[in-house]
Amino acid sequence: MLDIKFIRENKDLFKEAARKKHISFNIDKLLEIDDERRRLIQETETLRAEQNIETDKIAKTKNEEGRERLIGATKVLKERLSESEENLKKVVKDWKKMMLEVPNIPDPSVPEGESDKDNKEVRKWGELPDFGSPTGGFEPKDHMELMKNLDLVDFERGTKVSGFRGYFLKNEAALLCFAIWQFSFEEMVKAGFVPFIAPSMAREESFRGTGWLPQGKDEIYKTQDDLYLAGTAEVPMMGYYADEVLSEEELPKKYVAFSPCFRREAGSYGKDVKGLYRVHEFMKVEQVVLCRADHVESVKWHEEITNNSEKIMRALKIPYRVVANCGGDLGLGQVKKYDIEAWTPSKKGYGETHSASYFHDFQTRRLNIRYKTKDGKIYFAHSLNNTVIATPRILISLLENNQQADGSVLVPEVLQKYLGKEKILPIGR
RNA sequence: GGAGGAUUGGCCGAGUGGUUUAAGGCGCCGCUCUCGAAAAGCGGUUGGGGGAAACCCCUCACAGGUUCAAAUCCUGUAUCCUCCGCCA
Repeated sequence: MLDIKFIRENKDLFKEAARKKHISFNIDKLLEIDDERRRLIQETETLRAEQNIETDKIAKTKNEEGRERLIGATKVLKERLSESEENLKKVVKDWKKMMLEVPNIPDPSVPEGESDKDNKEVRKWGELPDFGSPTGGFEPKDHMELMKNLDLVDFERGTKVSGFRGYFLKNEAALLCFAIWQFSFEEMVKAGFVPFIAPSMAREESFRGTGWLPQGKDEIYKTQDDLYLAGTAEVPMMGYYADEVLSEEELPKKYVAFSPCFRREAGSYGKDVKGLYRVHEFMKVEQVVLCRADHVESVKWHEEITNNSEKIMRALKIPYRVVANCGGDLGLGQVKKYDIEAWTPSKKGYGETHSASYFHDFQTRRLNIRYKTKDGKIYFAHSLNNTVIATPRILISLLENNQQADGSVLVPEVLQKYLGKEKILPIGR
Protein backbone atom coordinates (compact mmCIF):
# COMPACT_ATOMS: atom_id res chain seq x y z
CA MET A 1 0.00 0.00 0.00
CA LEU A 2 1.53 3.26 -1.07
CA ASP A 3 0.67 6.88 -0.45
CA ILE A 4 -2.36 7.76 -2.55
CA LYS A 5 -1.33 11.42 -2.70
CA PHE A 6 2.04 10.43 -4.10
CA ILE A 7 0.39 8.06 -6.58
CA ARG A 8 -1.99 10.79 -7.70
CA GLU A 9 0.85 13.20 -8.35
CA ASN A 10 3.22 10.69 -9.95
CA LYS A 11 1.06 8.34 -11.96
CA ASP A 12 3.64 7.99 -14.73
CA LEU A 13 6.14 6.59 -12.25
CA PHE A 14 3.66 3.82 -11.43
CA LYS A 15 2.91 3.10 -15.07
CA GLU A 16 6.63 2.70 -15.59
CA ALA A 17 6.95 0.55 -12.45
CA ALA A 18 4.24 -1.82 -13.70
CA ARG A 19 5.94 -2.06 -17.08
CA LYS A 20 9.36 -2.81 -15.60
CA LYS A 21 7.95 -5.40 -13.21
CA HIS A 22 5.85 -6.98 -15.96
CA ILE A 23 2.73 -6.48 -13.88
CA SER A 24 -0.51 -5.32 -15.40
CA PHE A 25 -2.05 -2.57 -13.37
CA ASN A 26 -4.56 0.07 -14.43
CA ILE A 27 -3.49 3.25 -12.66
CA ASP A 28 -6.06 5.40 -14.47
CA LYS A 29 -8.83 3.23 -13.13
CA LEU A 30 -7.47 3.62 -9.59
CA LEU A 31 -7.33 7.41 -9.92
CA GLU A 32 -10.87 7.45 -11.24
CA ILE A 33 -12.06 5.47 -8.21
CA ASP A 34 -10.03 7.76 -5.99
CA ASP A 35 -11.74 10.87 -7.39
CA GLU A 36 -15.10 9.30 -6.67
CA ARG A 37 -13.93 8.29 -3.21
CA ARG A 38 -12.91 11.84 -2.36
CA ARG A 39 -16.15 13.27 -3.73
CA LEU A 40 -18.15 10.91 -1.53
CA ILE A 41 -16.02 11.68 1.52
CA GLN A 42 -16.80 15.35 1.13
CA GLU A 43 -20.48 14.68 0.57
CA THR A 44 -20.73 12.34 3.56
CA GLU A 45 -18.83 14.63 5.89
CA THR A 46 -20.93 17.65 4.95
CA LEU A 47 -24.11 15.71 5.75
CA ARG A 48 -22.62 14.44 8.98
CA ALA A 49 -21.69 17.96 10.06
CA GLU A 50 -25.27 19.06 9.39
CA GLN A 51 -26.58 16.15 11.39
CA ASN A 52 -24.30 16.97 14.30
CA ILE A 53 -25.71 20.50 14.37
CA GLU A 54 -29.33 19.28 14.24
CA THR A 55 -28.77 16.65 16.90
CA ASP A 56 -27.30 19.27 19.15
CA LYS A 57 -30.39 21.46 18.68
CA ILE A 58 -32.64 18.55 19.71
CA ALA A 59 -30.66 18.06 22.88
CA LYS A 60 -31.06 21.73 23.77
CA THR A 61 -34.77 21.97 22.96
CA LYS A 62 -36.87 21.44 26.06
CA ASN A 63 -40.23 22.06 24.39
CA GLU A 64 -41.76 18.67 23.50
CA GLU A 65 -43.51 19.81 20.32
CA GLY A 66 -40.40 21.55 19.02
CA ARG A 67 -38.40 18.43 19.69
CA GLU A 68 -40.75 16.24 17.68
CA ARG A 69 -40.53 18.60 14.73
CA LEU A 70 -36.72 18.65 14.82
CA ILE A 71 -36.48 14.84 15.13
CA GLY A 72 -38.74 14.45 12.09
CA ALA A 73 -36.54 16.76 10.03
CA THR A 74 -33.34 15.06 11.14
CA LYS A 75 -34.73 11.66 10.16
CA VAL A 76 -34.85 12.83 6.55
CA LEU A 77 -31.27 14.05 6.81
CA LYS A 78 -30.27 10.72 8.26
CA GLU A 79 -31.60 8.85 5.24
CA ARG A 80 -29.55 10.98 2.89
CA LEU A 81 -26.50 10.40 5.06
CA SER A 82 -27.00 6.62 5.12
CA GLU A 83 -27.26 6.54 1.35
CA SER A 84 -24.09 8.55 0.98
CA GLU A 85 -22.29 6.32 3.48
CA GLU A 86 -23.38 3.19 1.59
CA ASN A 87 -21.97 4.58 -1.65
CA LEU A 88 -18.74 5.55 0.04
CA LYS A 89 -18.35 2.12 1.58
CA LYS A 90 -18.72 0.42 -1.79
CA VAL A 91 -16.18 2.71 -3.45
CA VAL A 92 -13.69 2.36 -0.59
CA LYS A 93 -13.88 -1.41 -0.90
CA ASP A 94 -12.88 -1.26 -4.58
CA TRP A 95 -10.30 1.39 -3.78
CA LYS A 96 -8.65 -0.71 -1.08
CA LYS A 97 -8.53 -3.75 -3.32
CA MET A 98 -6.76 -1.78 -6.03
CA MET A 99 -4.46 -0.04 -3.55
CA LEU A 100 -3.13 -3.46 -2.51
CA GLU A 101 -2.19 -4.09 -6.12
CA VAL A 102 -0.16 -0.95 -6.79
CA PRO A 103 3.42 -1.97 -7.56
CA ASN A 104 6.22 -0.28 -5.64
CA ILE A 105 8.67 1.60 -7.84
CA PRO A 106 11.83 -0.37 -8.63
CA ASP A 107 15.20 1.30 -8.23
CA PRO A 108 16.76 2.62 -11.48
CA SER A 109 19.65 0.19 -10.96
CA VAL A 110 17.30 -2.82 -11.29
CA PRO A 111 18.05 -4.51 -14.63
CA GLU A 112 15.35 -4.86 -17.28
CA GLY A 113 14.05 -8.37 -17.80
CA GLU A 114 11.19 -10.77 -17.59
CA SER A 115 12.30 -13.67 -15.43
CA ASP A 116 15.18 -14.94 -13.30
CA LYS A 117 17.04 -15.74 -16.52
CA ASP A 118 17.51 -12.01 -17.00
CA ASN A 119 19.07 -11.42 -13.58
CA LYS A 120 22.49 -9.77 -13.76
CA GLU A 121 25.53 -11.13 -11.99
CA VAL A 122 27.01 -8.54 -9.64
CA ARG A 123 29.95 -10.46 -8.18
CA LYS A 124 31.33 -13.92 -7.65
CA TRP A 125 33.29 -15.50 -4.83
CA GLY A 126 35.21 -18.72 -4.34
CA GLU A 127 37.07 -21.19 -6.40
CA LEU A 128 34.91 -23.86 -7.98
CA PRO A 129 35.97 -27.34 -6.82
CA ASP A 130 38.00 -29.26 -9.36
CA PHE A 131 37.03 -32.92 -9.06
CA GLY A 132 38.56 -33.85 -12.38
CA SER A 133 42.25 -33.34 -11.68
CA PRO A 134 44.37 -35.73 -13.77
CA THR A 135 45.76 -37.60 -10.74
CA GLY A 136 42.79 -38.19 -8.42
CA GLY A 137 39.94 -37.26 -10.69
CA PHE A 138 36.44 -38.49 -9.89
CA GLU A 139 32.88 -37.85 -10.95
CA PRO A 140 31.18 -35.75 -8.27
CA LYS A 141 27.90 -37.14 -6.92
CA ASP A 142 24.74 -35.12 -6.50
CA HIS A 143 23.54 -34.42 -2.97
CA MET A 144 20.92 -37.19 -3.06
CA GLU A 145 23.35 -39.96 -3.85
CA LEU A 146 25.95 -38.49 -1.58
CA MET A 147 23.56 -38.26 1.34
CA LYS A 148 22.18 -41.74 0.80
CA ASN A 149 25.68 -43.18 0.83
CA LEU A 150 26.45 -41.29 4.02
CA ASP A 151 23.09 -42.27 5.59
CA LEU A 152 22.13 -38.60 5.99
CA VAL A 153 18.65 -38.60 4.52
CA ASP A 154 15.60 -40.81 4.07
CA PHE A 155 13.35 -39.70 1.22
CA GLU A 156 11.33 -42.93 0.95
CA ARG A 157 10.12 -42.84 4.52
CA GLY A 158 9.90 -39.07 4.20
CA THR A 159 7.23 -39.37 1.55
CA LYS A 160 5.61 -42.31 3.36
CA VAL A 161 5.12 -40.17 6.45
CA SER A 162 4.95 -36.64 5.11
CA GLY A 163 3.85 -36.99 1.52
CA PHE A 164 5.23 -35.42 -1.64
CA ARG A 165 8.51 -33.58 -1.01
CA GLY A 166 8.75 -35.13 2.46
CA TYR A 167 12.15 -35.97 3.95
CA PHE A 168 13.93 -37.03 7.10
CA LEU A 169 17.41 -35.72 7.85
CA LYS A 170 19.56 -38.18 9.77
CA ASN A 171 22.85 -38.46 11.57
CA GLU A 172 25.39 -35.77 10.62
CA ALA A 173 22.83 -34.02 8.41
CA ALA A 174 20.69 -33.37 11.47
CA LEU A 175 23.75 -32.31 13.43
CA LEU A 176 24.97 -30.16 10.56
CA CYS A 177 21.71 -28.24 10.59
CA PHE A 178 22.06 -27.42 14.27
CA ALA A 179 25.66 -26.43 13.64
CA ILE A 180 24.70 -24.14 10.76
CA TRP A 181 21.91 -22.47 12.72
CA GLN A 182 24.09 -22.01 15.76
CA PHE A 183 27.03 -20.67 13.78
CA SER A 184 24.99 -18.24 11.72
CA PHE A 185 23.05 -17.07 14.77
CA GLU A 186 26.27 -16.35 16.60
CA GLU A 187 27.67 -14.43 13.65
CA MET A 188 24.54 -12.29 13.37
CA VAL A 189 24.44 -11.57 17.08
CA LYS A 190 28.06 -10.44 16.81
CA ALA A 191 26.92 -8.08 14.06
CA GLY A 192 24.45 -6.50 16.47
CA PHE A 193 21.26 -8.29 15.48
CA VAL A 194 18.80 -9.20 18.23
CA PRO A 195 18.16 -12.95 18.27
CA PHE A 196 14.59 -14.20 18.02
CA ILE A 197 12.68 -17.43 17.63
CA ALA A 198 9.60 -16.34 15.71
CA PRO A 199 6.19 -17.98 15.45
CA SER A 200 5.37 -19.63 12.13
CA MET A 201 1.63 -19.36 12.59
CA ALA A 202 0.35 -15.86 12.06
CA ARG A 203 -2.82 -13.98 11.35
CA GLU A 204 -3.72 -12.70 7.95
CA GLU A 205 -2.65 -9.11 8.79
CA SER A 206 1.06 -9.89 8.86
CA PHE A 207 0.82 -11.67 5.53
CA ARG A 208 -1.06 -8.82 3.92
CA GLY A 209 1.32 -6.39 5.54
CA THR A 210 4.42 -8.00 4.12
CA GLY A 211 2.85 -8.46 0.69
CA TRP A 212 2.55 -12.26 0.88
CA LEU A 213 -1.20 -11.81 0.65
CA PRO A 214 -3.24 -11.41 -1.43
CA GLN A 215 -0.79 -12.09 -4.30
CA GLY A 216 0.78 -15.25 -2.86
CA LYS A 217 -2.44 -16.85 -1.67
CA ASP A 218 -1.78 -20.21 -3.33
CA GLU A 219 1.69 -20.42 -1.83
CA ILE A 220 0.53 -20.34 1.78
CA TYR A 221 -0.99 -22.99 4.03
CA LYS A 222 -3.97 -22.02 6.14
CA THR A 223 -5.06 -23.71 9.35
CA GLN A 224 -8.64 -24.52 10.30
CA ASP A 225 -8.44 -21.68 12.82
CA ASP A 226 -7.76 -19.13 10.10
CA LEU A 227 -4.11 -18.76 10.94
CA TYR A 228 -1.61 -19.05 8.12
CA LEU A 229 1.75 -20.80 8.14
CA ALA A 230 4.57 -18.44 7.34
CA GLY A 231 7.03 -19.27 4.58
CA THR A 232 9.59 -17.02 6.25
CA ALA A 233 10.19 -15.30 9.60
CA GLU A 234 9.94 -12.02 7.71
CA VAL A 235 6.17 -12.33 8.18
CA PRO A 236 6.01 -12.60 12.00
CA MET A 237 8.97 -10.26 12.50
CA MET A 238 7.36 -7.52 10.44
CA GLY A 239 4.11 -8.06 12.31
CA TYR A 240 6.00 -7.58 15.58
CA TYR A 241 5.76 -3.77 15.58
CA ALA A 242 2.52 -3.45 13.59
CA ASP A 243 0.38 -0.48 14.65
CA GLU A 244 3.16 0.92 16.81
CA VAL A 245 4.97 4.22 16.83
CA LEU A 246 8.67 3.80 17.59
CA SER A 247 11.00 6.62 18.48
CA GLU A 248 13.65 7.59 15.97
CA GLU A 249 16.50 6.82 18.40
CA GLU A 250 15.43 3.15 18.53
CA LEU A 251 16.19 2.76 14.84
CA PRO A 252 17.55 0.82 13.14
CA LYS A 253 15.92 -2.31 14.54
CA LYS A 254 17.99 -5.34 13.54
CA TYR A 255 16.68 -8.84 14.09
CA VAL A 256 17.90 -12.31 13.39
CA ALA A 257 15.05 -14.78 13.64
CA PHE A 258 14.88 -18.54 13.47
CA SER A 259 11.67 -20.24 12.38
CA PRO A 260 10.23 -23.27 10.65
CA CYS A 261 8.98 -22.26 7.19
CA PHE A 262 6.16 -23.74 5.14
CA ARG A 263 5.52 -23.36 1.44
CA ARG A 264 2.87 -25.06 -0.65
CA GLU A 265 4.95 -24.76 -3.82
CA ALA A 266 1.73 -24.71 -5.81
CA GLY A 267 2.45 -24.26 -9.48
CA SER A 268 5.91 -25.76 -9.22
CA TYR A 269 4.89 -29.43 -9.18
CA GLY A 270 7.10 -30.22 -12.11
CA LYS A 271 10.08 -28.28 -10.74
CA ASP A 272 12.92 -29.69 -8.66
CA VAL A 273 10.83 -32.70 -7.72
CA LYS A 274 13.81 -34.64 -6.41
CA GLY A 275 16.02 -33.89 -3.47
CA LEU A 276 16.19 -31.19 -0.87
CA TYR A 277 16.09 -28.14 -3.11
CA ARG A 278 12.36 -27.50 -3.04
CA VAL A 279 10.52 -28.80 0.04
CA HIS A 280 7.30 -27.88 1.83
CA GLU A 281 8.86 -27.55 5.25
CA PHE A 282 12.26 -26.17 6.14
CA MET A 283 14.08 -24.09 8.71
CA LYS A 284 15.46 -20.66 8.14
CA VAL A 285 17.47 -18.01 9.89
CA GLU A 286 16.31 -14.65 8.59
CA GLN A 287 17.50 -11.07 9.08
CA VAL A 288 15.05 -8.20 9.19
CA VAL A 289 15.85 -4.50 9.48
CA LEU A 290 13.63 -1.49 10.16
CA CYS A 291 15.33 1.82 9.49
CA ARG A 292 14.59 5.52 9.04
CA ALA A 293 12.52 6.51 6.02
CA ASP A 294 15.46 7.45 3.90
CA HIS A 295 16.45 5.92 0.56
CA VAL A 296 20.19 6.22 1.25
CA GLU A 297 19.68 4.48 4.58
CA SER A 298 17.71 1.67 2.92
CA VAL A 299 20.42 1.15 0.32
CA LYS A 300 23.12 1.11 3.00
CA TRP A 301 21.31 -1.59 4.97
CA HIS A 302 20.52 -3.54 1.84
CA GLU A 303 24.21 -3.80 1.03
CA GLU A 304 24.97 -4.62 4.65
CA ILE A 305 22.45 -7.46 5.03
CA THR A 306 23.65 -8.89 1.73
CA ASN A 307 27.22 -8.73 2.98
CA ASN A 308 26.25 -10.40 6.29
CA SER A 309 25.06 -13.47 4.43
CA GLU A 310 28.02 -13.47 2.05
CA LYS A 311 30.36 -13.52 5.05
CA ILE A 312 28.68 -16.68 6.29
CA MET A 313 28.91 -18.28 2.85
CA ARG A 314 32.61 -17.45 2.76
CA ALA A 315 33.10 -18.89 6.26
CA LEU A 316 31.42 -22.08 5.04
CA LYS A 317 33.68 -21.97 1.95
CA ILE A 318 30.73 -22.31 -0.42
CA PRO A 319 31.43 -20.65 -3.80
CA TYR A 320 28.63 -18.25 -4.66
CA ARG A 321 27.61 -15.36 -6.81
CA VAL A 322 25.36 -12.39 -6.20
CA VAL A 323 22.81 -11.41 -8.83
CA ALA A 324 20.71 -8.28 -9.12
CA ASN A 325 17.19 -9.46 -9.84
CA CYS A 326 15.57 -8.00 -12.93
CA GLY A 327 12.28 -6.08 -12.91
CA GLY A 328 10.17 -9.09 -13.82
CA ASP A 329 11.68 -11.12 -10.97
CA LEU A 330 10.77 -8.55 -8.31
CA GLY A 331 7.78 -8.85 -6.03
CA LEU A 332 5.07 -6.20 -5.99
CA GLY A 333 6.59 -4.37 -3.03
CA GLN A 334 10.28 -4.84 -3.66
CA VAL A 335 12.37 -1.85 -4.73
CA LYS A 336 15.45 -3.94 -5.39
CA LYS A 337 16.57 -7.47 -4.71
CA TYR A 338 19.82 -9.40 -4.70
CA ASP A 339 19.82 -13.16 -4.73
CA ILE A 340 22.82 -15.08 -3.49
CA GLU A 341 23.27 -18.28 -5.46
CA ALA A 342 25.45 -21.15 -4.29
CA TRP A 343 27.56 -23.21 -6.62
CA THR A 344 26.01 -26.64 -7.16
CA PRO A 345 28.52 -29.03 -8.77
CA SER A 346 25.89 -31.59 -9.85
CA LYS A 347 24.03 -28.90 -11.77
CA LYS A 348 27.23 -27.25 -12.96
CA GLY A 349 25.50 -24.02 -12.07
CA TYR A 350 24.38 -21.72 -9.32
CA GLY A 351 21.19 -22.21 -7.30
CA GLU A 352 19.38 -19.60 -5.24
CA THR A 353 19.96 -19.84 -1.50
CA HIS A 354 19.36 -16.27 -0.30
CA SER A 355 17.17 -13.37 -1.21
CA ALA A 356 17.84 -9.83 0.02
CA SER A 357 15.34 -7.11 -0.65
CA TYR A 358 14.26 -3.68 0.46
CA PHE A 359 10.79 -2.21 0.30
CA HIS A 360 11.00 1.44 1.33
CA ASP A 361 7.68 2.01 3.17
CA PHE A 362 5.61 -0.49 1.17
CA GLN A 363 5.37 -3.00 4.03
CA THR A 364 5.36 -0.52 6.90
CA ARG A 365 2.41 1.39 5.44
CA ARG A 366 0.43 -1.81 5.25
CA LEU A 367 1.49 -2.78 8.75
CA ASN A 368 1.28 0.76 10.13
CA ILE A 369 4.81 0.76 11.58
CA ARG A 370 5.85 4.32 12.22
CA TYR A 371 8.41 6.29 14.16
CA LYS A 372 8.47 9.72 15.72
CA THR A 373 11.33 12.16 15.30
CA LYS A 374 12.59 14.42 18.09
CA ASP A 375 10.54 17.34 16.76
CA GLY A 376 7.38 15.23 16.80
CA LYS A 377 7.05 14.32 13.12
CA ILE A 378 5.76 10.84 12.32
CA TYR A 379 6.96 8.73 9.40
CA PHE A 380 6.54 5.19 8.14
CA ALA A 381 9.80 3.29 8.68
CA HIS A 382 11.64 1.48 5.89
CA SER A 383 11.98 -2.30 5.95
CA LEU A 384 14.43 -4.86 4.56
CA ASN A 385 15.10 -8.54 4.88
CA ASN A 386 17.48 -11.24 3.78
CA THR A 387 18.06 -14.92 4.37
CA VAL A 388 20.93 -15.64 6.72
CA ILE A 389 20.81 -19.32 5.95
CA ALA A 390 18.15 -21.90 5.18
CA THR A 391 18.34 -25.62 5.79
CA PRO A 392 18.22 -28.11 4.24
CA ARG A 393 18.75 -26.23 0.95
CA ILE A 394 22.22 -25.04 1.93
CA LEU A 395 23.25 -28.66 2.61
CA ILE A 396 23.12 -29.34 -1.13
CA SER A 397 26.01 -27.07 -2.02
CA LEU A 398 27.75 -27.55 1.30
CA LEU A 399 27.96 -31.33 0.84
CA GLU A 400 28.48 -31.41 -2.90
CA ASN A 401 31.33 -28.89 -2.85
CA ASN A 402 33.13 -30.64 -0.01
CA GLN A 403 32.86 -34.22 -1.25
CA GLN A 404 36.00 -36.32 -1.59
CA ALA A 405 37.02 -39.08 -3.99
CA ASP A 406 36.40 -41.73 -1.29
CA GLY A 407 32.77 -40.63 -0.87
CA SER A 408 33.39 -38.78 2.38
CA VAL A 409 32.59 -35.12 2.94
CA LEU A 410 34.80 -32.62 4.71
CA VAL A 411 33.09 -30.55 7.38
CA PRO A 412 33.81 -26.82 6.97
CA GLU A 413 36.28 -25.72 9.62
CA VAL A 414 33.91 -23.29 11.35
CA LEU A 415 31.35 -26.07 11.91
CA GLN A 416 33.76 -28.72 13.17
CA LYS A 417 33.52 -27.69 16.80
CA TYR A 418 29.75 -28.24 16.74
CA LEU A 419 29.95 -31.63 15.04
CA GLY A 420 33.02 -32.84 16.84
CA LYS A 421 34.50 -34.18 13.61
CA GLU A 422 36.27 -33.06 10.48
CA LYS A 423 34.83 -35.57 8.07
CA ILE A 424 31.60 -37.42 7.41
CA LEU A 425 32.32 -41.00 6.37
CA PRO A 426 30.20 -43.32 4.18
CA ILE A 427 28.32 -46.22 5.77
CA GLY A 428 30.66 -49.05 6.72
CA ARG A 429 33.87 -46.96 6.77
C1' G B 1 -13.48 -27.41 25.78
C1' G B 2 -16.59 -24.95 29.94
C1' A B 3 -17.98 -20.70 33.58
C1' G B 4 -17.37 -15.70 35.00
C1' G B 5 -15.03 -10.74 34.76
C1' A B 6 -12.48 -6.94 32.05
C1' U B 7 -10.61 -3.55 27.80
C1' U B 8 -11.40 4.60 28.15
C1' G B 9 -5.65 9.27 25.72
C1' G B 10 1.90 8.30 26.91
C1' C B 11 0.27 6.12 32.08
C1' C B 12 -3.55 5.84 36.15
C1' G B 13 -8.59 6.63 36.32
C1' A B 14 -14.09 8.91 36.34
C1' G B 15 -17.97 8.31 33.23
C1' U B 16 -25.05 3.56 32.41
C1' G B 17 -28.38 7.71 25.94
C1' G B 18 -28.02 14.53 24.91
C1' U B 19 -23.67 21.25 28.16
C1' U B 20 -18.49 15.04 27.51
C1' U B 21 -15.77 19.95 23.71
C1' A B 22 -13.95 12.42 27.59
C1' A B 23 -13.70 14.91 34.52
C1' G B 24 -9.48 14.48 37.72
C1' G B 25 -4.48 12.97 38.54
C1' C B 26 0.55 11.47 36.95
C1' G B 27 4.22 12.03 33.29
C1' C B 28 6.17 15.04 29.36
C1' C B 29 6.91 19.99 26.77
C1' G B 30 6.74 25.39 26.96
C1' C B 31 6.23 30.00 29.64
C1' U B 32 6.18 33.08 34.33
C1' C B 33 8.95 33.60 38.89
C1' U B 34 14.62 32.64 39.94
C1' C B 35 21.68 33.97 39.58
C1' G B 36 20.26 28.78 38.69
C1' A B 37 17.25 24.85 40.33
C1' A B 38 13.15 23.07 43.18
C1' A B 39 8.32 24.51 44.47
C1' A B 40 4.22 27.23 42.77
C1' G B 41 1.25 29.36 38.84
C1' C B 42 -0.32 29.55 33.63
C1' G B 43 -0.66 27.10 28.92
C1' G B 44 0.03 22.81 25.80
C1' U B 45 0.18 17.39 25.22
C1' U B 46 -3.88 10.58 20.76
C1' G B 47 -3.76 9.41 15.99
C1' G B 48 -6.00 9.53 11.12
C1' G B 49 -8.81 11.73 6.94
C1' G B 50 -11.05 15.65 3.51
C1' G B 51 -10.12 20.75 1.95
C1' A B 52 -6.41 26.02 -1.68
C1' A B 53 -7.84 27.86 2.97
C1' A B 54 -11.22 28.93 6.78
C1' C B 55 -12.61 24.90 8.74
C1' C B 56 -14.90 20.22 8.95
C1' C B 57 -15.20 14.72 9.75
C1' C B 58 -13.60 10.28 12.26
C1' U B 59 -11.02 7.97 16.55
C1' C B 60 -13.16 5.34 24.20
C1' A B 61 -10.04 -2.78 21.77
C1' C B 62 -12.06 -4.05 16.58
C1' A B 63 -16.41 -4.85 13.22
C1' G B 64 -21.59 -4.44 12.68
C1' G B 65 -26.51 -2.91 14.64
C1' U B 66 -30.47 0.14 17.43
C1' U B 67 -31.45 5.66 17.85
C1' C B 68 -32.67 12.28 15.72
C1' A B 69 -28.30 11.30 19.08
C1' A B 70 -23.74 5.86 21.53
C1' A B 71 -17.69 5.63 25.57
C1' U B 72 -22.72 4.41 27.50
C1' C B 73 -27.81 -0.17 24.73
C1' C B 74 -27.60 -4.94 21.39
C1' U B 75 -24.68 -8.73 18.34
C1' G B 76 -20.11 -10.76 16.70
C1' U B 77 -14.65 -10.89 16.97
C1' A B 78 -9.90 -10.16 19.40
C1' U B 79 -6.99 -9.74 23.72
C1' C B 80 -6.20 -9.94 29.08
C1' C B 81 -7.59 -11.78 34.14
C1' U B 82 -9.91 -15.63 37.60
C1' C B 83 -11.64 -20.65 38.04
C1' C B 84 -12.70 -25.87 36.08
C1' G B 85 -11.04 -29.62 32.46
C1' C B 86 -7.01 -31.30 29.27
C1' C B 87 -1.82 -31.01 28.23
C1' A B 88 4.59 -30.86 26.32
